[in-house]
Amino acid sequence: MRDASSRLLNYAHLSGLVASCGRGGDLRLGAALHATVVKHPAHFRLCGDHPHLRHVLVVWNALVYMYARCGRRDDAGKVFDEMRVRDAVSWNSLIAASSSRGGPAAASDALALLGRMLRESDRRAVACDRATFTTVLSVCARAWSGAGATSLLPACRVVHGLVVTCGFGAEVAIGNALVTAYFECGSPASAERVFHGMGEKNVVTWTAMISGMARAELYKESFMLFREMRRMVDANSATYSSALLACAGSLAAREGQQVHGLVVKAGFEADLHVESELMDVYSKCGLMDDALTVFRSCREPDEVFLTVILVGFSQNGMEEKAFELFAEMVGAGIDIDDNTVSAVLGAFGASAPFALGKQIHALIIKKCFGWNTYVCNGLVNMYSKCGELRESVQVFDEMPSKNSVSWNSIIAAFARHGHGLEVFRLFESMKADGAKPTDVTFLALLHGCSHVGSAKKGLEILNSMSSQYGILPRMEHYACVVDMLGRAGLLDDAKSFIEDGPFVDSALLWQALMGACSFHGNSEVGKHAAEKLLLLDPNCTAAYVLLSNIYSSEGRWDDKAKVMKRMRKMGLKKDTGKSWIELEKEVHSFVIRSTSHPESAAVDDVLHHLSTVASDQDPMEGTAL
DNA sequence: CTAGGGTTAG
Repeated sequence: MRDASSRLLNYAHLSGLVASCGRGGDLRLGAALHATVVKHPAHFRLCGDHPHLRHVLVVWNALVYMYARCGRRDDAGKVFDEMRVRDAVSWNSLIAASSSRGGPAAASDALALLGRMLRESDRRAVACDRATFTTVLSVCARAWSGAGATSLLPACRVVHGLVVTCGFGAEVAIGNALVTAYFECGSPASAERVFHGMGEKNVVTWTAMISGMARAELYKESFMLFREMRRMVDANSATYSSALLACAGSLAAREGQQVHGLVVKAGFEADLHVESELMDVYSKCGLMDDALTVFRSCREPDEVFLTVILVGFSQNGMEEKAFELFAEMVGAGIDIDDNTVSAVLGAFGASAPFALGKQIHALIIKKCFGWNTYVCNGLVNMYSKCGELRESVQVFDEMPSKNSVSWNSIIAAFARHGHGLEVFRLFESMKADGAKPTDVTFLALLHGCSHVGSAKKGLEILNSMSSQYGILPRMEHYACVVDMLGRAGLLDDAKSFIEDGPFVDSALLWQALMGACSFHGNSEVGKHAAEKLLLLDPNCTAAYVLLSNIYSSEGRWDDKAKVMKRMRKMGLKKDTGKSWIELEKEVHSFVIRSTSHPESAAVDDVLHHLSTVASDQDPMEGTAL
């Protein structure tokens, strides 16, 4: 052990270690190994006369790769610049590092490097290989981030041209990368053209097409490709996952079940990707029993899988289940991430367990998820739904970056709490902040108008939607307007708004009007609305109930009985209204005239006692305060 | 080179 080098790992060990730091994202260890290289320049000099030049080059390439994988474009570039000898792997690793630039900048960086590589290859004989092109294309594909998607299309076309020029036009892997990149850049047509031009296609090719079409919401195409593919090559779990993505997107329950059958037959039912996608299909289609069967059959759920079922619960009216499962997961120490937290926050609404909400917020702070916009938006909503407007505002003010949903959420929060004027101030701030109003923004604004009773302002808003903001109002917006007119007591105006409008299916609107009529006790318009609604939707329980209420208030008991009979004939039952209160982390719910609560006798005693006290002279007498 | 998840209105 005379010199330092004999204590060192050998070249092969070192490059392997550096590369694995890259794969694992261990920048600390990777940089420490880099320091070792720097400290022993004699051993790592990249010169033609070095006895182990090949091995030394591999070490340097590994360093570039390591920095690239750790998201350090600049450090990768510095290492690369110091290298006197380079090969295709050096270039490819540096190109891969461009993706950390993010957005369109990543693509232009990768293109610039590719250009440099092509120019220098004439002199130094470093030729591009197939990895060069798949790397550039995957950078272009990943650089996509919503808005900049179309601007990357030219970059893809340039690379496509170079692929052909450089003689890689027949490579399957490169064709696959082109297909993927074109889909990501928002051009399914170009992807399809590449696909049809490919002489050789493998599972990856087909899967890229199936998932690309599904993501582009071209579900028919996706299904057709899946069917066609099964005659050509064997599907793998990625293929099934992609086919299920199309089922989930198009709410195709039957197709989902069929693919489920194929999944079982092919033996992929224990694949987490497939299982998560299956649950997603079932819960989006409202088949929670089937989703739960998949859920229970899963042996090793991960955080994605759990996020899917949480969303399924909250979108199918099983919010309590979502809270329960989330608490169980956290209690069991299962890994959760920011997506899981956003999902559970989305369950707040129908019920709003404030104590749990605060605990989740604490967890978010502990886990450092506060940088995530989805998470913060979820908190804003959670607090406002729990009745804590101030907390909601505080989260909103302190969140690191806001998007349209953030603004929609805070506007809705103020609308929900009846602060109509604040709603419009926030709308102005939203625009000043550069956030684009969306259709939901206008729902929240109209909701705000209802609360201040400003029907005029509301109608202005409705008109400005399409004329100023280019957003077409949906039925929900019109329903909001009817609700607004109705709340303001302008029931006849609301009625003519519906009847004069060009609405194809106005059920939602009559329902809104009906609600307003029962609030104002206007039986005239109310009856009209209910009858209109029953014509459009004979299964609408609420319409029968309203009619029957109107008849009883008028003492027309025969008519009331007729309505109730009509309702029963349709096989309908009135929903029971419940009230609930949360005590000591437990939700107690009560139904009128029901003794279903285990302690209803004790509750009755206390109520009886309180009403006795209330009728006494001094209302405070006898209370233990 | 291909596959899974999150927030907003009612």
